[in-house]
Amino acid sequence: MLVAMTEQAQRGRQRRRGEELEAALLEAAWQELVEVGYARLTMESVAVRAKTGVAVLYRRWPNKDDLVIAAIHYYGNTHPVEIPDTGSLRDDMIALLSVASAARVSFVAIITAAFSGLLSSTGLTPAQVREKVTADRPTWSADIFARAHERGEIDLDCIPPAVLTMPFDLMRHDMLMTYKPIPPERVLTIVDDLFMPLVARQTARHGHLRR
Amino acid sequence: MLVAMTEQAQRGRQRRRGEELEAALLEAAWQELVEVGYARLTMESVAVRAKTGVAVLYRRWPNKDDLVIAAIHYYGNTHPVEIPDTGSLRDDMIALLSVASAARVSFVAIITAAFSGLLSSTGLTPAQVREKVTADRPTWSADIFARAHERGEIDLDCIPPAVLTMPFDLMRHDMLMTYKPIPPERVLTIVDDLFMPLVARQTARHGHLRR
DNA sequence: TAAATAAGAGATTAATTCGTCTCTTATGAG
DNA sequence: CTCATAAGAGACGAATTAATCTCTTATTTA
Repeated sequence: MLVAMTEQAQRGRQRRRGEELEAALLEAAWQELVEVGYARLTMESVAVRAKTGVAVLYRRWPNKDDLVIAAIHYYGNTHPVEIPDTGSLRDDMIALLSVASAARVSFVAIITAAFSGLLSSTGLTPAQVREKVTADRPTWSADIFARAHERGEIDLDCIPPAVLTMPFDLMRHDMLMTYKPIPPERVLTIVDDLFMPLVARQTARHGHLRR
Repeated sequence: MLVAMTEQAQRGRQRRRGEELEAALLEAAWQELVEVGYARLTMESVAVRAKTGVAVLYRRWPNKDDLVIAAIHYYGNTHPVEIPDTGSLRDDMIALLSVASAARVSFVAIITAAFSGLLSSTGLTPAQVREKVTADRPTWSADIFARAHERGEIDLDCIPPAVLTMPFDLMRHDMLMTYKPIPPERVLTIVDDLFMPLVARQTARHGHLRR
């Protein structure tokens, strides 16, 4: 079938075809999206980067928006974030924030696209877009917290939900503001100065006390 | 002088001039920015909204980017956020976050602009744009923290800087993700579940301990 | 009142870019 | 080997828009 020849772009071939070509196109679109952003990404810039012509793009996707959406999807499916399991909550969080920050520049790309008018027609907010894209995937942090709970490191019943999402909220914030992965020092600050003090303090008050 | 006539756009006048006109132009640009976003804001759409021609815009700002930056600046200066002084840190924070969230949809507009191409033409990141626009203004929270320190409520020397910026980082994050002001419950969560526990815990460890 | 200034209106130019279309030729299927 | 398919390359039209320029006329100032 198709798969017969796609494994290796063996030399001798001058033209890519099928899945191999499509992957190259989506990869090029993704790179453009990350490097120059949705607004300055053009069909031709993608074609040039993929070393082909715009017609090849239009044969697959009817317009720029669909190409970008496909590229985001492609990246999400081919670059899964693996959840660390170091044995301690602190190290798990440091590892997860680091790897997620490095790998998930995708989030910035999505938001860039969203803000630039990609979804002005749908009327979705970035949060809704994020939900849509990450709907199928399980939450990264859920496993880590569950394990920490089982180890007795934390008591999930006593920790307000906002505490658990805070590190990732801050990560997204920083990435949006700087366009870059979070530096290691910042990860340590988030974990050691903000997160751990809030989850470690199990004694005393029983979470959620409002008023 | 100029001010002599600008107070009231008294009827009889058919053409606006000077400060009155400039304010109308910046107001129009701001409205466009908020309603349709940077990408879909055109010089003509601003001119039409201001009931004038594009030449009037170009007489004042050399290009679209400068107009948008001026509009953001204008909004910031004409809609100042007043810093609350309730007598307690907790209530000050709740009040400040509430009023800032309600008033500062501007931030979203800034980021929208930044993501949609403002930064590609200027080469700035959203954080840098934000710095540029808020450079002259003092930090909202500085006064509040200083007063709380003087009252003995907190010890600024023992609190990591990240703790002090965290509530506002989260506010920005939420506004970016939802396009809306932060709901009151979320403000209470940020203050009571995240911020206060971190600043109140003055005893024990002496902040900043890394490693 | 007379002259300088700039508003209002809009035509125009130049550049960008989306999307379509054509043509040649490498490639895979039978 | 032969043929249908689609890659590669690029020309092209249409639409948008930033930015300039022209001209008339209201308004201010001296």
